[in-house]
Amino acid sequence: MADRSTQNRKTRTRDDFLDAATLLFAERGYYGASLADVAAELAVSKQAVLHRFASKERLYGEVLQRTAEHLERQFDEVTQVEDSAEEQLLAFLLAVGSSEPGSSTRLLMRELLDNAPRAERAGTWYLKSFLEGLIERVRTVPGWEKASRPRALALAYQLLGAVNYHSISHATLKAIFGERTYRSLEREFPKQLEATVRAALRSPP
Amino acid sequence: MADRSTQNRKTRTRDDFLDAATLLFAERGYYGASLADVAAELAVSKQAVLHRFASKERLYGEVLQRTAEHLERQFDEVTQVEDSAEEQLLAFLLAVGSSEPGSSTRLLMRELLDNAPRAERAGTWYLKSFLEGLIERVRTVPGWEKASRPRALALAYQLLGAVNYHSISHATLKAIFGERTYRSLEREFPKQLEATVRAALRSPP
DNA sequence: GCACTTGCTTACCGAACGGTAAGTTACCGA
DNA sequence: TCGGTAACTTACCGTTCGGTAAGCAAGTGC
Repeated sequence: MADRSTQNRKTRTRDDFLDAATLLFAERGYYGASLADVAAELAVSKQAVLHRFASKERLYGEVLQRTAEHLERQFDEVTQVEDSAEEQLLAFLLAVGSSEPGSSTRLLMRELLDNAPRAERAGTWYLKSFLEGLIERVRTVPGWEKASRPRALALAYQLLGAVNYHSISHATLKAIFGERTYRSLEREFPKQLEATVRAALRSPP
Repeated sequence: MADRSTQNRKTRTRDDFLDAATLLFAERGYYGASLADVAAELAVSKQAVLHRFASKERLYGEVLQRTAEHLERQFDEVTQVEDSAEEQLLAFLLAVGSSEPGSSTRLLMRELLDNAPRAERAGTWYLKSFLEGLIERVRTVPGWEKASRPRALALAYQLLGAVNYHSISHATLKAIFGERTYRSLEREFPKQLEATVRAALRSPP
């Protein structure tokens, strides 16, 4: 580990760069966040960023990959603690829904939007194994064992949508409904999410 | 109406500009789509766009407003045809889910993401009345009459998320799972959506 | 027939973009 | 102590961005 206590030693770690970039890409998107923005966040020159990551595209790729891995790890943790598949899915969705703003959710949501023009990307493959895990988990819920994989994916995607859509809308919802109503919504949302998830899982095809 | 048959008369209507801009903003986002892109799509100069709409921000505002109105009209149509509130909500969600790519859904989803940095925007207020309508409709479903407005909003938002999240992911899903599985998913999705919506609506708080 | 408006055009502008080139400074292993 | 390398820096570069200025052709009103 690098000696950071020495005076004048102010080198950033690779993760420092990725953290800042993740936040900015999540907030403003690929086009909206510039290399200069990332650099400014770390109080270094723009070329410091280009020194570590050869290009903006590369930086974005690494950010995406790290984020997908984070999400998958989050899923793995939950699936090892909770007992039934229903509880596991619910716990995971609640965890994702309550994660801080400017995080994985926002970034991956953007990737879903932005991916179309720029063909296939690295992060896509990380999402795949994550989604496969979700499908498998759904198909171990009582009643869902004989559901087709596409059908299970449809449900998984709907539940992901239910939680993710909300978690990107904080700012807008607050602007629309005001602080008071917004806070009520935040209180009600997890309760309703639990109801929605359970209701859906208990209505197998 | 302008005479368009006269030779050399090639003026674009205001809607021509808005149509092109809507598509591009939906596809690439506010930052990703340039005025030059919009102009190129219509085979006019970039300044033709600026002539009609004073600035990019203004153009985006009008695009957003028109899109929100379109969505609300779609909702109004459905709520006048179908009978029960449950059927109305289901019909609307299915309609939104099956709308063509590059449309309202994509654009509004982007607005939810991009809105945060740029404070409050015009389109926000159009979304409000739309969401209010949804809340009202949910609270006329049997069992939901006594649900709080935030609770009804939570459900409405989850159902919106379930359908919208999917409808922006076409390209990515196809890339991840391949043409075959993707088509199966597209076939299963509406069925599962109906199941999810009904299950949620029939589990009042 | 002539001013006025509409709907563009070409010609620019400064700022910001991603990226290259060439140092500079600090540390580290031999 | 000396060579190499990691982690930057300053100085540029060409392109694209949103936006301004000025002009011009075609209709419109009087």
